[in-house]
Amino acid sequence: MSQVTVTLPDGSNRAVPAGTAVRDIAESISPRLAKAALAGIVDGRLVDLAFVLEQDAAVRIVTPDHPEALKLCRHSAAHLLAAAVTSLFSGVQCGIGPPTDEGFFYDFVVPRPFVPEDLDAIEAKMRELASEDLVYERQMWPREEAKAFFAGRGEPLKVQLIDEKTEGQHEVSCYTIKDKDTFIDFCVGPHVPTTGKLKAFKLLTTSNAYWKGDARNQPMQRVYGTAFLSDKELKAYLAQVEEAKKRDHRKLGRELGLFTFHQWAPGAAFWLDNGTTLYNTLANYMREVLFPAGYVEVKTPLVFNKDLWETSGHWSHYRENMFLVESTDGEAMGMKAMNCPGHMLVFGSTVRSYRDLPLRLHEQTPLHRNEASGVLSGLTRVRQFSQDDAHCFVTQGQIEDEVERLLGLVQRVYGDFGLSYTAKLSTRPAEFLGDVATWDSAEAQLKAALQRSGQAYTINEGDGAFYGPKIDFDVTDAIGRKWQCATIQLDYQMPQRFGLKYVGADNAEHLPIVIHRAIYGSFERFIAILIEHYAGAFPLWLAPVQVMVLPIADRHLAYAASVRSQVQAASLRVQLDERQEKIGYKIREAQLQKIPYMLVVGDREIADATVAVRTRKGGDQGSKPLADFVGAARGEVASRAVDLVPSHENASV
RNA sequence: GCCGGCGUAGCUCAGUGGUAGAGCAGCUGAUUCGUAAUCAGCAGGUCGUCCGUUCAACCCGGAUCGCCGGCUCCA
Repeated sequence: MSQVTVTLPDGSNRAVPAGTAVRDIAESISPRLAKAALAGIVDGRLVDLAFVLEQDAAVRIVTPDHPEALKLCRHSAAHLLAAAVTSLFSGVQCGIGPPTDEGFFYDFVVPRPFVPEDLDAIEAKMRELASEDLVYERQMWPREEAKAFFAGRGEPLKVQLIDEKTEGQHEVSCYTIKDKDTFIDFCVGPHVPTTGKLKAFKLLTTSNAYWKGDARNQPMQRVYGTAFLSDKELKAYLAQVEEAKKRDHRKLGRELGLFTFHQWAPGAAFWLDNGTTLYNTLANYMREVLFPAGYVEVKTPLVFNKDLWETSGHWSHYRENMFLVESTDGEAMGMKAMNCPGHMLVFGSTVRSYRDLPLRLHEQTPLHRNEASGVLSGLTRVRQFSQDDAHCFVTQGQIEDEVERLLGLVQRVYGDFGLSYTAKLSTRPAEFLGDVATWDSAEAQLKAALQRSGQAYTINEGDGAFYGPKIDFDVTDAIGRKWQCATIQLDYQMPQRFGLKYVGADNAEHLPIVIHRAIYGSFERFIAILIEHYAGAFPLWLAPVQVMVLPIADRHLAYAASVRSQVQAASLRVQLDERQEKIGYKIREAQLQKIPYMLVVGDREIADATVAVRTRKGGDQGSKPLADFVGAARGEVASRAVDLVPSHENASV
């Protein structure tokens, strides 16, 4: 029998007979390794433990601590799910069942939609199959035979998949889970060796999906689940989900009196007093950032004649997302869904010189988008919102500098909120307007700006808008979730559509380029992110109520009122709790409202002209002169100190 | 928009084919208190809305609105 040489990760070689399985290599290294083994990597390719070595190869054994292991186990869990579903229900067709970032799902065509009780039954069946430690076996089927098999079993979707994915192949790869009813699925694998390796999994939810994600196709039922390599990790994940629930901005928004919704204004928030304070604080902060950076603020109309939207191109491409209204003359009007067309008119309202550029127009007025009812969700997806929008009109040669300035702004703003972020550059898509040379130049300038500012970025090839390349930013919140917020988009088309021009140094007319840019994205969505990021415990500079004065008894009211006035005079947002309640009760309420500072005042404080400072985070800090407190608090506001609630702490109480 | 689930007091939730409850919040009174809930009393809902079945509907059926989870889309 011929021998093959196996090279292990430590560089050592060993000769084994050709036909040796990866599993046997693991066994020969150590029984413990064999027991932990989930798969192998042969010459860089992930394979089953049953994979047979026919030639010299570099072999690595994949154990649970390998980066590929998680995906592998989730993929196998998806198969286990499909096996359970086909065993429990008749007339089921399987679609696809991939691993995802958070777990896995599998789509099925079923006679009736799943209900929550079905999930329990399916999960129980999965546990049963897992406990039987059934083998995942890879089988190579002749292609036509496989197609005939799936066709005969009433699974046309699988036949379609085989047709699309294995054109020109003679054999296709299938996996079985041999139960009393053998489950067979078309799949390239690899998989864990047996179902017994899957211990830490949980089904989460069912939902509707469509074959290939296209609503014109057959509706299917999707079952979501998650799986981990250890119970500990699964528990940690579920705890993380719980933590996210506690931080849910919809819940905190109500509890903290920030905003509310009413069914008569779906997708439009009512900002309550506390929320309005927060909103305004963010709006003014943005002005504070943008004005020194050379921006001017404008306000443009909310309703425009259809001609505006026809000129911008939105009438033909975006009309179904706009709220349309009619004037008394029967004139068709549309509520603005974005500011750019209005800003084009501002630019064109007077003669512009190259000396005026860059011209940076900032606007915070509300926008309306008639979003599909099913997509509305809290503050993250609404029909009325405002952006921290701006359009920078620049010359072709100013792009790089302007983008570099923008990158600096993004860094500064996210830094002030304690948010980390990543950037991605999206380049020319397959369908684009304009000429390639202009695109290349624009992309080169964006890259140069990114490099000059030291901003790390990834490239999304071909993901740019049809009118220009862009840089998008994802922020990561305190519990690790990513949100797309800021964007910087180059646009050559809009200025052209509006016939914009500026007079150059050469006394000739030139076309300006516009940079659409936003840092928050929208106030609504950004506030939602901040609420969840801070778990409702806003840093002092953002807290709607910064200080609560708590008198111990009625006789302390006058002193408390004087404390309040002095704190108020220092431009801090302060309230006085003058209810006839015990101090513990008032403290509890202020604590639940996540108010950063409580000032307790009683006989001792009156005698010493002090306040007893209590922080929401650290409890009683002892007494100090009011002026000392005010000075420190003002300093904390000015520095915009960030005070994050760690994700492992109970965020709600 | 599509699929599924849900809609009972301000909030969190019980509940039954014979016109509804609890806790918290609210109000009133008493209590004047030192760092996360003082006590007592009172009040509060045409059970999302409309239509139907029924002697009788919060409960059954249909429609509609909204919310939630997904799909698609997106700031």
